[in-house]
Amino acid sequence: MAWANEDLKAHFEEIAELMEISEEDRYRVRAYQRAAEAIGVAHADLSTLPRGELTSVKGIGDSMAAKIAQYLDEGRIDLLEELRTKVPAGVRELTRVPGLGPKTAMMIHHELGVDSVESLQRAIDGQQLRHLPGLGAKMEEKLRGTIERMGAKSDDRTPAADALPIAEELCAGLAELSQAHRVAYAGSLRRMSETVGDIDVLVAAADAAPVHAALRTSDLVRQVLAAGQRKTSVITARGLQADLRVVDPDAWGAAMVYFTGSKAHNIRIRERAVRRGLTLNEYGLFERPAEGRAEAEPGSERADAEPGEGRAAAEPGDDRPAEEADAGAATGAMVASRDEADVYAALDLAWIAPTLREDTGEVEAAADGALPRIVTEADLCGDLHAHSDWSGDGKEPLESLTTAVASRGWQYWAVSDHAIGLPMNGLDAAGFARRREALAALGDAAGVVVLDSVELNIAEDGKLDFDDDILAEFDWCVAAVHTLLDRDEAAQTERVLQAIMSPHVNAIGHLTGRKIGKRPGFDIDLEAVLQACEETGTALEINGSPRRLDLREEDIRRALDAGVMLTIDTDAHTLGDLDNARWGALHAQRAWVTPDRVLNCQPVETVRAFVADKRERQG
DNA sequence: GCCGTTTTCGGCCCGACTGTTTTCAGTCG
Repeated sequence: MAWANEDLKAHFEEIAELMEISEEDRYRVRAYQRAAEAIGVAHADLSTLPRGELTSVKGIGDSMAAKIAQYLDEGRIDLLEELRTKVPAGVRELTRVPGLGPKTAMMIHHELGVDSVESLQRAIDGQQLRHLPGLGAKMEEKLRGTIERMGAKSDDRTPAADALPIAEELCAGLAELSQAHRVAYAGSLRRMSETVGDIDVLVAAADAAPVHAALRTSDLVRQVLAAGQRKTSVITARGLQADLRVVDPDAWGAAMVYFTGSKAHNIRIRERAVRRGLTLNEYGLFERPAEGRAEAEPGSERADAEPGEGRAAAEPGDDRPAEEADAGAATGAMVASRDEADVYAALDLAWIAPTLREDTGEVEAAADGALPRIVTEADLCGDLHAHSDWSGDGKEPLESLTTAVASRGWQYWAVSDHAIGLPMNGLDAAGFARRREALAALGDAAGVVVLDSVELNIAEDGKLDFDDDILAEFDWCVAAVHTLLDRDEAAQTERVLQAIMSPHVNAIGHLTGRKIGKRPGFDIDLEAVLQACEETGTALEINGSPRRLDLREEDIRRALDAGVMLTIDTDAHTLGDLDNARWGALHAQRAWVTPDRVLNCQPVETVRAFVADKRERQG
């Protein structure tokens, strides 16, 4: 049974986009955006949820529930069909061009008949845009450049693994400036999204101008997109956009909250601020002045300050000077700003880890003191999937890996070299026997337990590299699909289920075979896999390689719900790859994983008991 | 269209930058 949420989410997103293009009421548009987000992170498959419980999902009311029900019953949503006939095909595509929003896209279509990026390009070449109201030659040139950049890449998201070194390089350069008190990257990279749209860099400095100037003229920058007093946007030499904000050191905490996001999280906590008679922006948390102009009397009743009144006063029609109307940061007394924790505390919230800031219930949990104690890299006691130079693609000897593991404070690691199923790489049974002798010779000099392990290949028919009698000699077995990734869902599910049934397979490695930004991973019936894992006592791996991060976040949530044990593994092939433990833990945090659900956050005795338990159950 | 540590109705986050304007709309995050 297919998981319906992804399709539903896409449909609600399309409704929201088409409504926005149709200039529907913006709050209605946002309701659909929020519904799409809520569906995307829902733990339950909405197609299996009793219809009456749909509205128990936050952001889903009666109207949304009816549309979900119609989709599940009929495979269509009337509202969406209607919108599709109203909004010309192609206009939605136009709004994908950065800098081109719904209003302009619709106008260009209406005036020039433009209905695709290609026809937009022709209109720009023909200098037709500059004659339209509100547009000019500069806009034409800007759009031309944007379309060129779009054409170079099929996807405008960059794997975080590629963005991080660029962000660190930018930060290191800015940190050298004498004016820079603090430098950090924020945004989706700090939240550890698996892909990022841009890099957000925050600098604390009393004098912003030299910092902005330094970025504009940096060797790392190819093109300056926007240059203001507070904000600079550039395209880096490696093609990724970076945004720089410079703030006063006293505003560091509020700025980090604002710049880390997510947008949905920011909106949630800003709404919370408004309900408390406060206003939150990147400069701090402030008291909201009554009547939108006079300063609040200290200790005055906040209840009589109408929420939104200050904002309404700045709408068109307001006759006050602009600088007074939009100087929100200067109107009320400062409540908090210096550190992130101060800002959250002033909103009666515990500090929320960046990886949780997606408006998926973390604000409510922080208010209730119910935030989970999420797993960190420091909780890991060992690694249950790493390669030595005994098999073809591992680069490092057992000795140096063991020393490195010891220096990280880990108690154990599983040397999981490939076997004969991968002929280019793997060891045969005799090879593993020789490796076993080497392991014995290694002893426990470093105080680390080295588990005798193998990464088995799951063949097309679900068979493993060795028979049970050979498998029984290993301390720990990871099994994974490495070949024939193009098989259909039924076939992939069946072969993985076969592997799970083996009494000697203790974990399934990188379940879907995805490579972020390169290949999506094959389809598999996750429900069936989870059920089999739970019944047999088999763990699922969270592969910490930043190229993989496989399981996906939503799959981890479902594994937690199904009661399946997880591992967080480095899949290291080099010493440096051991740092993947950090990526794996941060990725797991996004799914709210706690240490008790991660096998390698437990002592080695627990790992051995996990192995023994399965052999007893399945043997 | 959703929702309530004020509310079942009346609200709904906030600011920066650009290009085209002479006071602002559109877009973005």
